[in-house]
Amino acid sequence: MANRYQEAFELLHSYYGDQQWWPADTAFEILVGAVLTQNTSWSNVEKAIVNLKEAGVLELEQILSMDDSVLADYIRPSGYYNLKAGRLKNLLRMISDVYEGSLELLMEDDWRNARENLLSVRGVGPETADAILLYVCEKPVFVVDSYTYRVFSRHNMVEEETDYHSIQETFMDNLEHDTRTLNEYHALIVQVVKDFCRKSKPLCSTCPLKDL
DNA sequence: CACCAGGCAAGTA
DNA sequence: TACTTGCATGGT
Repeated sequence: MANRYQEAFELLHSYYGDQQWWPADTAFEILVGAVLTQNTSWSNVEKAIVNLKEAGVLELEQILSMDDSVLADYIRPSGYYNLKAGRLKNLLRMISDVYEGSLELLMEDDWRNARENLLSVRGVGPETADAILLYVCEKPVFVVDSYTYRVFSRHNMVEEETDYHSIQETFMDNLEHDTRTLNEYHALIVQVVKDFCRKSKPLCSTCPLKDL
């Protein structure tokens, strides 16, 4: 095995098998979910998405033309609903203005350019932008989240004092830039944290990464 | 009851 | 620049 970052991937993949995220039916649903899941459990996000689906408004034009207060009401279960109603519309407005409202055009754009456009949206930070690039646009980008830090700082594989970009660089420097693998890796990290590395469950004698 | 969840931006000094 | 605070629902 070439390095510990690849080794961790193999351990997780052997343990869990393929995940192949994101859990959603359409690209637009992934996009919406990426905003709604900010600091929020996925189960709450699902309820919000179901609300939008059942109302038949899970579409760019529909959401953009909706009052913030109406949108907030649909997405209430995902928490921070007033904040996220604004953030979601900011994102969709950018896609409307810059990409003619077309996710296809967003996907076809050079990903570095798309990343800049995503980060220019108020309410879209590095994790949300990278999640969209990886899971909507299928670009080879490693998504860092608080779980990544929690797991890999325990194994001394990222610095205690660090930032998003440094963690991302560490992984990108040590992994193949392959979309399928990076998709899988992020999904596996989320899964292993849920099972073995919750804050309330500090140590992990049965964790698949115990010998890493 | 307290704590946590697949962040981000604004405010403070 | 470095640290703190607000945003909020639903599950454990």
